[in-house]
Amino acid sequence: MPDQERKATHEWRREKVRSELECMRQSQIFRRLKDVPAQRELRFSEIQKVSSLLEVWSSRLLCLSPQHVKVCSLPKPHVALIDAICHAIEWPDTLLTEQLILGAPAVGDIPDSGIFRKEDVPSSQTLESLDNCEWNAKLMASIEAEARRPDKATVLARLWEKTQAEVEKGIAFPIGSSQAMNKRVGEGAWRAMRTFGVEQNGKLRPCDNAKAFLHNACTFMHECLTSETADFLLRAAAIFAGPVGDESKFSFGIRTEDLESAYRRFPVSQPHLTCFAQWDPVAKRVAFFGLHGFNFGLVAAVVTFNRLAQLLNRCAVRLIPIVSSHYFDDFCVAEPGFAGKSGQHLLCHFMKLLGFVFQSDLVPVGEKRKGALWAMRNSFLGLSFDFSDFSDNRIAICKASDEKAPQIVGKIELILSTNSLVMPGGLSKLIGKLQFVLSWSAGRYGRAAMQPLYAAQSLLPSSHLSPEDIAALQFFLQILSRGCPPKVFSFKQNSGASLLVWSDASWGDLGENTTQGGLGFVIFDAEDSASECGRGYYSDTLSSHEMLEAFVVKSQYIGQLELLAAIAVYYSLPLLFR
DNA sequence: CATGGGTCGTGACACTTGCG
DNA sequence: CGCAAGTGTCACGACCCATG
Repeated sequence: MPDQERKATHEWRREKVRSELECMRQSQIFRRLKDVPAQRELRFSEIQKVSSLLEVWSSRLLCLSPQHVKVCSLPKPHVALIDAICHAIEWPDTLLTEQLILGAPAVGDIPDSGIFRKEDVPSSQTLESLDNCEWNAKLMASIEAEARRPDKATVLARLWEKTQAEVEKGIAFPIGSSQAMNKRVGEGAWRAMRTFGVEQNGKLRPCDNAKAFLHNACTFMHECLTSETADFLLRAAAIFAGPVGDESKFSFGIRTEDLESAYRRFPVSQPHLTCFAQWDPVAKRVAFFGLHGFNFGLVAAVVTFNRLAQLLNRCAVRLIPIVSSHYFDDFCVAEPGFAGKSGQHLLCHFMKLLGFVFQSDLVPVGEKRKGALWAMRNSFLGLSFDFSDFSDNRIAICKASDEKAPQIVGKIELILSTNSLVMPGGLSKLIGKLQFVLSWSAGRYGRAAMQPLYAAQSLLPSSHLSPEDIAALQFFLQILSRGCPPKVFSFKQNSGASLLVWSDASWGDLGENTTQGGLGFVIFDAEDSASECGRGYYSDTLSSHEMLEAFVVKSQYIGQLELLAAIAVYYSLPLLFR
């Protein structure tokens, strides 16, 4: 047998064995994944057994809670189970269980939980240095002053309504006047905040002003929040697409769950510092309220709540196990069709076991839930994801929610019709919206056309549109009138032949009053079909004078030439990049 | 009110280059 | 060698987005 032929045969066999092994591995993984729902049910029933054994301990531990925590109407956390899980998974946040029983600090030194990035944000004030009586008098005066303003009447009425709803739910409790506060905790021993409203998507969200009343200035944080990003869904899809391979068909879907009144769920240890005051439009006086949990507006609330959410999510991921993540109180399960339903289902029941009930209806194990369990199209963090072509083609489509497009189109039309960039909300608002809709979700689509808008921002107050402004705005108008531009992600394993590219430029003086720019690039194609060890491409050239004349006039051209060299790669070998 | 992420422009500073 | 101009890097602040 000639040498060449023998080599080829050997190569063919090796290839064959490799692909057989791959097939076997994939089918194994696939079969094991299909077993997931049954295995999960098994593990969950074990957790349930442990849970009921520990119930007696939880009620004993919760007897130790201070009064303000005891009277809260939210379901009580199963602290003994939580503690057992923390030990089992070696959770670093060792204070968590204790704080769920006794309350966590809302102001002052907030100990490092070890969950988030370590970073000190020192306090600028101390609680001891503040005269609470003086500040509470100020608080009364400012609320009374606001109540005299007729333009504030509707907001104050809406805020009052919101607080009443919280009182009815049993997560805030009325205290009454400032005299009642003094009687309750002692004069000068409490420090309240003033409630104000923030308009958010047409809804009014009550916040307590922890900045103005120095609660936040007195807070020392030792860690910095790290939260989930929208690409979680894509990473989750990739986890399954990789080992399962391109051939097996399986669908992929998402379901989100909300934990209601998030911050209020974590009890505080200093209820005398978390009370808030607002105008009572019915009785026409200042009214004080107490809280079991955290206020919106406290620095400490963010990290403290997220510590809890982080544990709830991570223990479900590790013990059941499921693929899920969370953004504050928004939990998101992202799994294949053959496993996703059980993941979703068990997350709800696991949370209920731990004492945290999701907003959606909860139905006993084994029974069918109302509505869609799990969907191939869903949104997370303001972006919509479509996995409906995942099974056939391993594709996911991501874009900003389509409701956003008409809103931006309207703004652009207004600018074009008035020929003016000066408008209500400002140009920066339009730029911000465009940035979100084009950059983050659509992979920096139309980035170049944003330049005139950035330039116009610092050019104000100019009331006329330049030809570039008009061209850019018309471009965005055309794009967005068809909805927000989508970005397509492919999860195919064997389509990712990669190329290595280097490009560079030079700029120098040749003497005799002439300067010259040079461009060059090298490309390496590791998976070139015709050669065994890959193929390299090389090119270099001097830039033409016509090209240099087209550049922006500067004393050095290196920056522009480097950019040109990068572009030249694509124009020189377009077929290679297909 | 708070957290995180992003973009841009600004100013301070360091380094490189051209010139005398 | 010093000076001036250009360029790059970094921190910062403004604004936007998401969320509570």
